[in-house]
Amino acid sequence: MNEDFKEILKSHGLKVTNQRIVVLETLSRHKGEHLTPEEIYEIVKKEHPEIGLATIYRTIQLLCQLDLVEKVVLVDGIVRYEMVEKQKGKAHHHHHIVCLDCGNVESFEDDLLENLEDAISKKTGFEIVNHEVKFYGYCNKCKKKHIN
Amino acid sequence: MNEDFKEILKSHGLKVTNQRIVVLETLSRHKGEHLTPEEIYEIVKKEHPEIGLATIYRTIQLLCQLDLVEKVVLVDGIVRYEMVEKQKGKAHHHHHIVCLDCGNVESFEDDLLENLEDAISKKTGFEIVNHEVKFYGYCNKCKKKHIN
DNA sequence: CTTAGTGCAAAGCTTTTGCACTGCA
DNA sequence: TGCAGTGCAAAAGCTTTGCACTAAG
Repeated sequence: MNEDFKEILKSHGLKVTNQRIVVLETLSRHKGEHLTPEEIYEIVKKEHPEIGLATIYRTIQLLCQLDLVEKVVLVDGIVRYEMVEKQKGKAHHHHHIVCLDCGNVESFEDDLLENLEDAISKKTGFEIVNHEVKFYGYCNKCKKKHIN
Repeated sequence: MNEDFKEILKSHGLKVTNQRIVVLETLSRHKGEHLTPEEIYEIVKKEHPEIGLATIYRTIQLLCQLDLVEKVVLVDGIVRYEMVEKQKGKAHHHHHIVCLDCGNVESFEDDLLENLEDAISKKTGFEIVNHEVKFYGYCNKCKKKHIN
């Protein structure tokens, strides 16, 4: 997958730098997690203290444009990023469940809304290209202490 | 509705100030729109130049807590607010369609996902209390110029 | 009167940017 | 070697906060 990444960079006329590999590998090692730029920076810093925060920002933006990483913004307004996991070359559709107490974000797969897009497209005149669904609630751990 | 608002404030032990009324009325006059704090401030300033931006921030937070106003955060990370429109005392469920070109945000009503909550609750163990759906695409105006 | 609420300016965050330097191609 | 990419620090948003002042109850 490292080789794939290098090819993707080259095919876009971009340079293969150690910083880019390190950031992608870091996100890759945290699949399923939703990390803030600061968190990514802290993780990267442990092994590569020379890499600056600005590079983290520039690199995750790049990875988003290359569709390798997805930006996730919840109602709290905090920006997080997660590795896009691809199956047979195509990214699967997934959505998020957010714990309102501890902030834990989990993903689940669902394609139930694909057909909805058509209906809404007709109703509104929008040409719909994507959708995102978020559920908010309390996770197993937190729902016990959340009694009100 | 102005009187209702005063009652709501009083019942929460909050003071009825002119600033709070002005902000709510401003949002009320822009039902269906999704305004940033800055935009709200600019509108308010025209008639009430003495009201400061900090008060706008404090007031919209308050209105959110009182469930009179809803915070909307899109993938662009920009925070917007909209008036909550209530029917028969209960806020109806609505979601957003966002134009990726001009940024226009429209709302549409839909309760199709209510039953989904149960299924996902069982699957994940989360106690789900809310959900939000966003569709991204191109609006009527923009889809014509978006040919690629 | 009392103290919640306000206005202003300063501070705090997160993110972006300018610029000299580095290192990939 | 040439120029994209990087590191650092400064700047640029956006939002919150401290404090003296104002006004609601």
